Amino acid sequence: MNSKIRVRYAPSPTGYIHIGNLRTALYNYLFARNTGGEFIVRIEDTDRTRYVPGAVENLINTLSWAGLDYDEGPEKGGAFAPYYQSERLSIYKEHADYLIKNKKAYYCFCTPERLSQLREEQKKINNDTRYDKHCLHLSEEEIQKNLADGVPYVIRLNVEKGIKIAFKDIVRGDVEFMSDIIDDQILIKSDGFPTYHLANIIDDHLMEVSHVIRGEEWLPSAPKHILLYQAFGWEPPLFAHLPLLLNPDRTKLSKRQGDVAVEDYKKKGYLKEALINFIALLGWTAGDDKEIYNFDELIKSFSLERVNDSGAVFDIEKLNWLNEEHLRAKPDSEIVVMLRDELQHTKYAKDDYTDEYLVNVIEAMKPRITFVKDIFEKAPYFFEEPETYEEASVKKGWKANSPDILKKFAEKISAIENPKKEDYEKAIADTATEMNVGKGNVIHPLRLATSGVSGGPGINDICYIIGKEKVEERIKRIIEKLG
RNA sequence: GCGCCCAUCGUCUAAUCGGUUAGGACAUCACCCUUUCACGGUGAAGAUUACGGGUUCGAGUCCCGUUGGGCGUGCCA
Repeated sequence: MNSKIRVRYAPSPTGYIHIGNLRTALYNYLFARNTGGEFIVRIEDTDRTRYVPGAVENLINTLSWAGLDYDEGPEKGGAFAPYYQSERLSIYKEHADYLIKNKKAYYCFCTPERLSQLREEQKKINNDTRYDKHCLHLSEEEIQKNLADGVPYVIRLNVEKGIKIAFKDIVRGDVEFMSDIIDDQILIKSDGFPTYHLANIIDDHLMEVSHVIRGEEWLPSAPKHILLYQAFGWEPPLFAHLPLLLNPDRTKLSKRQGDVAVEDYKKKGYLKEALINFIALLGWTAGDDKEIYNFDELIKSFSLERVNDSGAVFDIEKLNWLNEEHLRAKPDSEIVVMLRDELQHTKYAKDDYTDEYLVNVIEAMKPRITFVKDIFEKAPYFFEEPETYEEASVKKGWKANSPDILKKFAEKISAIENPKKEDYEKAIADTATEMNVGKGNVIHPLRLATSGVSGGPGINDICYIIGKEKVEERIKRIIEKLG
């Protein structure tokens, strides 16, 4: 084992980043940063049939959005370049040849047809579908002839039976497999590309990866990898198999039951702070009662030893709560930028608002929203006159004397230049006294007039934010409409 | 089928070397605050620690079994 801690995130460029994949990347990242180790990114693009153009760019963008900067990897390079497996083909070939020479692997000329037929037959017997080592027994002459004739071939690992493969997983403890259940894994495909199994162990070894931190779905192939390390005479890295992220029905998190792409959450308006905080806690805990973490705190407290070993259901409600918490913790200056961006996607895009105005709106709405964009939905009255008045509130709060009360209120504020919040408050109180009614008889109609709804920020805040002219206008308008 | 992994409130989880009224958070409900809605505060409800044995003075914690669930079983990763 290397003394230096080096971990890698090794995604396949098949499209979007799955949220579970982001968590794997995050744990690798946190572990590296916590221990002063190195975090590398390697692109596992050995399946040409699944390659999606633009996927790598998307991947890099998502990592960068999430704040997971890497020390070595695509675009950036590093001492162990290249970091695209498709550019390391000769390395894999060379190593596969070494295994052949040492009888650890062998050529297999079986056609896909024969293989599927074999599998069918085995299935009928006991579902144990394993290659029958047919080509292991080919003579040297036959092999050379096939090779010379250009017969398509793959290279398989020769797995001996009756061997116990044991290793210590950092999150799961001792794990044991018998080699009998392990197939003669294909190492090199007929197109000359390596399979994941071969490429990943060669690269991990060559890139001096010390800890392999990956999803639990890899646990069943771990013994294959150990066998490969042994075949090469290499010491395997340490393994940590992370618990899976689950749907509400406890199956592996999938697209059918909600959003799984990081991109989707970003689009919906989730803050990276909230998403990172949330997935960090899905399968890991520091052991105390702390729930809200910023990035640096996560780095400081993270440890692989405290990773949980059972799957975790992705609970959107808790994510929403964290988003609210992180939003409230965010400086207004940053939220303004986000709000302006969201503004572009609304019908108010062409309107002009000062930063000061938007900050006032944000201050008023911050405790009432989950996403920045909720502001437009929950408080459109900061951007346009109310079109209609909430029926239930009209029934409850709009009385016969409401027009007179609002007129009186309008008179009072018209006399004040640039009224402050306190001025509105006083005007409300004075109006109530003079009209000989409770303050509620002023507040509720006024709220209806200015916002059209019964909920929202304090009435003084609403009036102050939209300004005297708009308050007067809206009073006039509601009297016209409701009489 | 076979192999491996897993099992504490609905959900995420805590509980040194076995000794707690099994703790916290989200969600839910109630009250307080606010003449609104939220935020916030207080509190409630919610877990015979999947089940059954065993070891022990004592088990959520250790052992065995059962059940349930998940993952894997590709010339995918």
